[in-house]
Amino acid sequence: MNLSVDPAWELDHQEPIGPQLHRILRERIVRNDLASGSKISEPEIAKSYSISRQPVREAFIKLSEEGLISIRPKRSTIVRKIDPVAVLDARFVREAIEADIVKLLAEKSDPVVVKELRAQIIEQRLAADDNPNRFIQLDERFHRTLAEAADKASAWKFVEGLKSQMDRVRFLSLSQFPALKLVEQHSGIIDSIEVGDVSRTEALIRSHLKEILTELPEIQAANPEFFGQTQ
Amino acid sequence: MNLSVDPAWELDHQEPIGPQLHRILRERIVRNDLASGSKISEPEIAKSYSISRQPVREAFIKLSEEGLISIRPKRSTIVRKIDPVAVLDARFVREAIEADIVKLLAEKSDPVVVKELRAQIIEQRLAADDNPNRFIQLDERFHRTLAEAADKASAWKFVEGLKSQMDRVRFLSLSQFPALKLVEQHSGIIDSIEVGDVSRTEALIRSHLKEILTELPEIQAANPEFFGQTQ
DNA sequence: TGCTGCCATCTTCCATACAAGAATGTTGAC
DNA sequence: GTCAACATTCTTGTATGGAAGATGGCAGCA
Repeated sequence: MNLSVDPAWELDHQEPIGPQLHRILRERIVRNDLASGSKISEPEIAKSYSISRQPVREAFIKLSEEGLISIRPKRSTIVRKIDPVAVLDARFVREAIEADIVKLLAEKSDPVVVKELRAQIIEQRLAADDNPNRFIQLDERFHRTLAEAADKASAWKFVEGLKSQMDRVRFLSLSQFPALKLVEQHSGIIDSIEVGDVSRTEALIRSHLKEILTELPEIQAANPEFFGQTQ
Repeated sequence: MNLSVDPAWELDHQEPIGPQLHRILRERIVRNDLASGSKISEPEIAKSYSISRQPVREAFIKLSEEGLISIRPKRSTIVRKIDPVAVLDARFVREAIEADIVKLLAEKSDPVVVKELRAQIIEQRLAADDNPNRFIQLDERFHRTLAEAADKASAWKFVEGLKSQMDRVRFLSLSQFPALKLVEQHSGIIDSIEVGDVSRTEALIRSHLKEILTELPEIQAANPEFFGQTQ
């Protein structure tokens, strides 16, 4: 099984550092490379990347707004433990947004879109068996494609911030990842879009995005040390 | 008619300055006090508030993520003109979120919540006639109360960011504000929640949040100088 | 042994200085 | 008069220094 990551975890000093660092640190937190509950500090991160504290601070602020870290002024900054309530709240908003997105797609079914999505399904099947990291990439791409096809790329920006909370949970149980089941659900959504069944499409995506509701308690029970209460 | 504002547009130096300034500048942009399309700069704002560039920069970054300003590195920062597409996209996401919120409320109708909302309606009626600024405050409070009553205060944080795009439009036509119509719609939503009619409640809030669709073209036609294309 | 008060250290937040690119105005040549 | 090249100025991005508060360890005392 391939569990390797293919991070662009290096900084490109030609590009603005703050946003890059934000993306990198978010990825490290989601993948539990920065341990849940651990303490981090501006000078420490700055030193490790050989940059100043300034862009680190900007990245911290963004991570804080995403709910991934908790900045306690004059005290310290810690990687927040996964808060089940926050995960469920993020999931709730995500479901609302994506439900309306696929409704748009089903209302005016586009063969070109359907074809593109079907092509992605093939790739997903290939990765589902033995490459969960790859599958998670493809999963993100699939959902982003849905948004872009509905001409709602801007809405995806919001979902992206919400997803990080859910992804943290997913990365705790990569090996038991129910990728095949998710692929079949994706496929069903495409079928439903193709025939233009709006209410069925909505029901399917809502059900799809509720999968984590059953996984969450199990994953939390198996990894209690990464979870915590609202801080 | 009372068009005055009651801003807390002063800085409290005991509290963190960056977030305060973010809120203040957002308010000034939404109310068109910082003119659509005008150029602003970090040192200029810093000087006017007698603070350093640092917290100004942090506020700018947040405003940029909300789509209210456009930071062009090494060039300048401008207050974005109102982009109708961005307004409609924000509206779309907001409708999706709030629709699911009121569905929760209708599913388990709570007399205490209904009573609180009804009390707010009375205040709204009082303000509707002659105090649009006050009404806008009450409108925000009403929608926030819906979210909090559904135990989805976290979702409101997202709506708050989306609302600013829509509010910019509203503040361009304060005098023609259809406050009374909106109050009646609010009232209808409460009635529907009270009797637990989920699908009707959803339909009503979606219709309510579509009001701006008819207003937008008129307001844009009347104030073309404040509008622009996607930048 | 246990508790209290002080001090060194560490943290974020704010201020200031420096760097580099872009825009603008001026100056010179043609 | 027109155009081009240069220098000045203005902008944001980054680095660094200082301030205030919170924490934790240690010494001193009962």
